[in-house]
Amino acid sequence: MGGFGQFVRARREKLQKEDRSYSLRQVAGRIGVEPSYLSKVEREQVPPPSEETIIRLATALEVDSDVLLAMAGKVSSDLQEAIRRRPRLFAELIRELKGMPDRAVLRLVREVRDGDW
Amino acid sequence: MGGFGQFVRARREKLQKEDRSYSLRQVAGRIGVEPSYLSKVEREQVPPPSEETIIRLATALEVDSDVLLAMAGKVSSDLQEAIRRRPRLFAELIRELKGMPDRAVLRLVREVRDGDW
DNA sequence: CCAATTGTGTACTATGTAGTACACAGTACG
DNA sequence: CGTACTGTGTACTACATAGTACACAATTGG
Repeated sequence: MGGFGQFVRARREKLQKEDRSYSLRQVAGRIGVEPSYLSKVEREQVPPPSEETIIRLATALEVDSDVLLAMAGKVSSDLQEAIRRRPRLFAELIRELKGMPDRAVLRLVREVRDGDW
Repeated sequence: MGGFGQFVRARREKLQKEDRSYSLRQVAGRIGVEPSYLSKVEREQVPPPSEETIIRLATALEVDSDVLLAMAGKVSSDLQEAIRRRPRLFAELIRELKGMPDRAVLRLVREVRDGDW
């Protein structure tokens, strides 16, 4: 389902069609890992990389890093830290929201962002 | 700062004063770990236990498991899963809230909980 | 054609995680 | 008093994480 590796490969190959510098080797070089490793990651022969590597990969492929982390089964450490600082508050909020539809959460996000509440 | 081990020891010793069954050995027995391990955990000679063990410990010591997990530098996996399912939405919400005072977050929690929004 | 580049296979490694197993010395109390 | 329980020290283990290093065959492009 998740398909972290498949997603990365598809995204990279899409970019590669327009720009030859998106070869596996060159992307690996930019994000600072060995080509053989990125190859295995894309074919899901190994689990997804560390958070840091995923973020560099997201940047290189111009995708949202929170989304890519989620595909890898991870949550950004800065979000985790925010929760850890006020565990009861955030735990209750998130558990309350997790049963609600997207549009309800979105409305809340907007309310908070616009500050008109 | 964190003091996960110190907190656990303090909490256990407090309970132990009123109830001798809160000895390190007996608590270790109840949560299913070796006494020597719990001893090391309390003295912070080893990192905090796994999420599962922390939750059993929280139950045994009657403390909030989200709080105890937070002290261990962790976030409950069910919260993480909720975030992973809608990464953009939750990421934005949490990042927005992390700069706000407790009372603002609390107000939001209440609004959502009471459903009068 | 051949030189460079591409993706991949195999082998190996260092560090972290999450404990167990057991012996030991001190203390408590019936 | 001794026995049963207390906390702790030492040694060891299995598995996961997060990669590196290097050789190889296939493909591509000037």
